[in-house]
Amino acid sequence: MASKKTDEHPANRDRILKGAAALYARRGFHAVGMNELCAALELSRGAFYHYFTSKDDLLEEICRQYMTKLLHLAKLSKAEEPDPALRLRRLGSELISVIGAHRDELAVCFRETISLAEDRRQGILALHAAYERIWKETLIEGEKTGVFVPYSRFRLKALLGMYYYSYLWIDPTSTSSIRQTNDTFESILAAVSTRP
Amino acid sequence: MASKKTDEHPANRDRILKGAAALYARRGFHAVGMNELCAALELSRGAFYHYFTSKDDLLEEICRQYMTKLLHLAKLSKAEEPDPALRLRRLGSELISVIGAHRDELAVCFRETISLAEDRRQGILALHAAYERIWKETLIEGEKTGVFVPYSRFRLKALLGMYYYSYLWIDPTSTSSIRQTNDTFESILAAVSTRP
DNA sequence: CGGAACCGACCGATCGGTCGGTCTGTTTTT
DNA sequence: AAAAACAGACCGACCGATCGGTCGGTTCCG
Repeated sequence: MASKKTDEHPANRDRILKGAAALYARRGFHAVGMNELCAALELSRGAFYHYFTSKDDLLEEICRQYMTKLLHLAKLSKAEEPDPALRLRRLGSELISVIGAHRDELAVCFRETISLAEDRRQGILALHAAYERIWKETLIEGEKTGVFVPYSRFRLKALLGMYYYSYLWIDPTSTSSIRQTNDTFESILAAVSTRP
Repeated sequence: MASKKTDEHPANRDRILKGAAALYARRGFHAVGMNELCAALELSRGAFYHYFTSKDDLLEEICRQYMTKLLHLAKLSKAEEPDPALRLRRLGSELISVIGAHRDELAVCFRETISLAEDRRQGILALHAAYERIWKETLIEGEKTGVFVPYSRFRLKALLGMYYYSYLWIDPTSTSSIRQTNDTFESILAAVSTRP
């Protein structure tokens, strides 16, 4: 009796998104066929295509949903946190937090964007670029206010790589693992970007 | 007249390895079918299967060849460089150098190991683990001799992620890009691992 | 001649996707 | 209130295309 509209209508769609992300993260997008996907989710082929127009559509939605989430959080940080050093820390801890809560989906974002058809891919890459631009602007702002070392594209990529790679080894079920990762990364952030 | 055995016999095989790595790096292993691969290399299906027993065999050989190369270099560093700080720098610069010279192959190693059949995958993962163990032992040695900060698995993964991610943005045609990447990473290595 | 290199038509399996149809629950008409 | 009309959720047999892989045959060279 606990509702029909809010409990079941979007629930099945979200269930597919989540289950597909788990499968794709573990075995790769192209390696998981529709038969396997539907079987794992106890879904008929028809039921799947009732919710999504194509396999690519499903992948795009996973990527778009989480890249949008990341970008949204970054924009919020930019709007709310004027201090570059604090904002950088916030960008990092939010990224780790999303990876901790949705590792599979982020794995798909980071690893399977390449599997999207050209036009769909461009849209996701644009979101990704916008996200990284906020990191970049933060480093440049910090340089201008004198708290950060001069900006370098190489240093930015080094920091991003450190965060991005974590989806491959972090344990999302351990809050202490996530916390320690964040603490370690924060200290590296400071050691690398703060002026001596 | 410049030889037949050394110039042509392994040459075509190597040409396939190299061309396939380029294609797989750009579009993903499962996305490139045998028809496309053979067409791009101006090869008949039959000619390909004269050199490799299967598509998986080709992928495994790319991964094995370069993970072995990486591991070999790391073992050499370990044997030849007793000082942990210098050895760490050497491990890093060798990794960047290999990525600079064989970006596509390393991209396949890092991104497509997941596409291998289970048994083949295990072998590659073992090589990868052995490689990372040398980094780990170097950090631990440095801690024991007092030059490095106490060992932390999170810090190790942070450093490796920084290096691994570089295949996605580095420009292998620019020697100055490779040099600057290496310089930047070296300074981060020092800032993060050296005792204050 | 023997054998490595190579060719390309062909194979069964599987791919992503479609489509006619069923079932259930709600809304409208009488 | 009963009947008719409708709409969304879901089913699974089926489609053409393409997948990775095979094989009998040909070419070429030592």
